[in-house]
Amino acid sequence: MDTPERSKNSQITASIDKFEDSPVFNFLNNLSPIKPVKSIHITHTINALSFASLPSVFSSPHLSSLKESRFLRRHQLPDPSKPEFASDDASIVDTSKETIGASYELVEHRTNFDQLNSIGQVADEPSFECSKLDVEFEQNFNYDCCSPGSSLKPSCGLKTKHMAEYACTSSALIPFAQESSQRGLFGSEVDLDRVSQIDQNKEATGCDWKSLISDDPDQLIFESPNDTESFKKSVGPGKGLYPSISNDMQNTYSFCGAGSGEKAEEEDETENVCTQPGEGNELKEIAETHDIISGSSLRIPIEEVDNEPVSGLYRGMRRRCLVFEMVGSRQKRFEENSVSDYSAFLQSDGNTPNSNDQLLPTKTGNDSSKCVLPGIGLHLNALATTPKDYKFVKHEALGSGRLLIGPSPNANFQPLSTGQELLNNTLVVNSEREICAVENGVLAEDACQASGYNEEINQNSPKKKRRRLEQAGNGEACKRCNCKKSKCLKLYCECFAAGVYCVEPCACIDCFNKPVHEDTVLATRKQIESRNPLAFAPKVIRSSDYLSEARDESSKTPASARHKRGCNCKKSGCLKKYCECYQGGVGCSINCRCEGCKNAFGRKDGTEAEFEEDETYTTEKGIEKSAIQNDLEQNLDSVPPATPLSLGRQTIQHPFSSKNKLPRPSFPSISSSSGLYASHGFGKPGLFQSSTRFDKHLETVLEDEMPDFLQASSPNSCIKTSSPNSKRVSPPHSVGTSPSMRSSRKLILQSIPSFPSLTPNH
DNA sequence: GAGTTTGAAACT
DNA sequence: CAGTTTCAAACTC
Repeated sequence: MDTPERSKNSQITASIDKFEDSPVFNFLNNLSPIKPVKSIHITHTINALSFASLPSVFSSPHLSSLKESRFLRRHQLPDPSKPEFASDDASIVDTSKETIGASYELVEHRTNFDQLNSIGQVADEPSFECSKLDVEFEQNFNYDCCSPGSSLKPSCGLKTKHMAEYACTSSALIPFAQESSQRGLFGSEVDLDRVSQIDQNKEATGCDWKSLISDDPDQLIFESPNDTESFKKSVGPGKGLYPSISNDMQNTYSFCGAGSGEKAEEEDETENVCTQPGEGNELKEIAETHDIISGSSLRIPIEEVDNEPVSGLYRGMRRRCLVFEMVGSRQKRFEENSVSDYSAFLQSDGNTPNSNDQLLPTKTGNDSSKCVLPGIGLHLNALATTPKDYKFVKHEALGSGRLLIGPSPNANFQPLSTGQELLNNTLVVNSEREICAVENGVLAEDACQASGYNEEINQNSPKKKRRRLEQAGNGEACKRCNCKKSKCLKLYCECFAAGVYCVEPCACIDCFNKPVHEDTVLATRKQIESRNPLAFAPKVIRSSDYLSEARDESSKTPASARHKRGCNCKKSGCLKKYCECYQGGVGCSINCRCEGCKNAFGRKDGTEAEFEEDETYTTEKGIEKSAIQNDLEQNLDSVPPATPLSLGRQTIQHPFSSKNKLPRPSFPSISSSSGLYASHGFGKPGLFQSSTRFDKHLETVLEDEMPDFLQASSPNSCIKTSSPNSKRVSPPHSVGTSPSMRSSRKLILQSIPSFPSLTPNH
């Protein structure tokens, strides 16, 4: 190792010397004396890869984050947005890059870092480089394939496909680069596609490495799909965005238009500038192309770059991180007023490794900063208030993956709408409203309002409300509260419980659950959480055990879901919505203290309640029930179930035997912060039948991953989990601990599959 | 739309 | 932890 490294360093140094004459180089040199260190960094980075000591969970993100953090620190001194910033690192690989727009710089930076070994070295040693580059790619490829546990999931297919492409392109990579340089990298979409493919391949490689490091093949899968999608979108948005897909995608998409235009310009500049003679041109161009691509896809406002974790090693990861970070940045911008915790967190991210973790897709409310509850999950309401932001919000919400990030509170996908946590950051998907918003890529609220909810908005009539709820059940509407005495600051209020602000459609009186009263809301929330950390956690949980069973049995076992605390029904027989279990579409469990349980989704005694027609409920609400079943079926059938709500429904659909029942969680005792999910409205799954895949995915993951003890975990923890980058996100409430970490890991893994499915469609 | 029922949340 | 009260949703008429 040492020997090769040394040689590398010497090579790098030599290349640097070549550029010493360059004014830019001088400038850079003046800025950072560390120049020589760079090589060290690289080496270090490589070594870092070998550090498997870290828990697999954190391994990938964590490592990258650490690396990135270091990396960034050096550069942070200078204004990141400035070219110098990028050039600093870039100088090693390619000074010409400096000419490229600042927006690219980060990307380049990363690229250099990532491909330090490959491209960067190549620059210095072209002949060697090419072969080496190919070799590396192949190796990566191999790794990917060979990666342990390479239980190839659906996504794998995708990945494999790309890899195959890579195989083809890898050899042609250099030539292509040259070609592109001659014509202008982005002269044609075709080229772009090719480039994107290459890029993807590279990313895949990176992912592979990561997987190797982390031993987590799933992650690889997960990433690759994203990358692929993002690339595709960047290249040319084809059809509709994946509704469930993360914000990243959407963001990318939105930026694509401008991005392409910019690309052209930049290309021109690049050509003009990229005059660096010599060996590295080809490589440089490749790298540039790569950068450009990623840049275009990510192409987020430079400001966001600050937050970017810059990861270094693997672009795929980075890209996602970037996207998420973008979200975070936006949130910052938009939500300056939002909870200080999050803000602080986000801001800190830029400098810290955590930045990646910040995936906070959750804080979707950004656009309407006011609308978003800091501690509570995504507040789609906020989004709803600002129609223009819908798209943006939706992205964020989805991203959470953040996922979710969703979404969620202490941490989860801020991970999912869960508690103050990340939850907030995380996919707030859980909240019914959120769910509504996501459906079919159209914000539910939007739909609601558009569909005439406005008419009813100020009407307090319970029926109307009910009607709304029913619609919500269909995914057409969002839930609204009707509080009169609680001021919407108690869990009685569905909105508050879901971690969202009340909106116009609410018929509440003296409502304090509004952005205007953010402080009050937060304070109240904290108070409630202090009493019961799980207060805002999802009420319906699905255990991994159940999940696995479900998979085994045809992957239909929604039954795995159970109400966290169980119901306490005395008269309803758990056949009406008074029963939270029933409402959530899950069977009763040993946790329930209900009497005369007849829950159609599963009785307390373990009797599987099949949807028997004789059920009282059935008789009374046969329609309703059937609707629920249908929903469940749809959810099940439709791709990977991700939404929290959907989960519940799924469960509903196939009531499972009591044996699956979750052990009663001592939720009060559990210290974990409220899960984002809970705050996100996960608690009322039954209402929202339609949810985005992404949501489903997140939810599923959370549930699956969450051990019983974790189930109690706060939403925040969930959020963390959900967001790939969010691993390091420190939950605002600090409740989440190791458990959350675990959950996060699982989320990532499981979430992976969903993405692939999406990608193929395109 | 008004009133009742119900059970979770909150309080003691 | 148990009992009681409060509350708002769910439900009925």
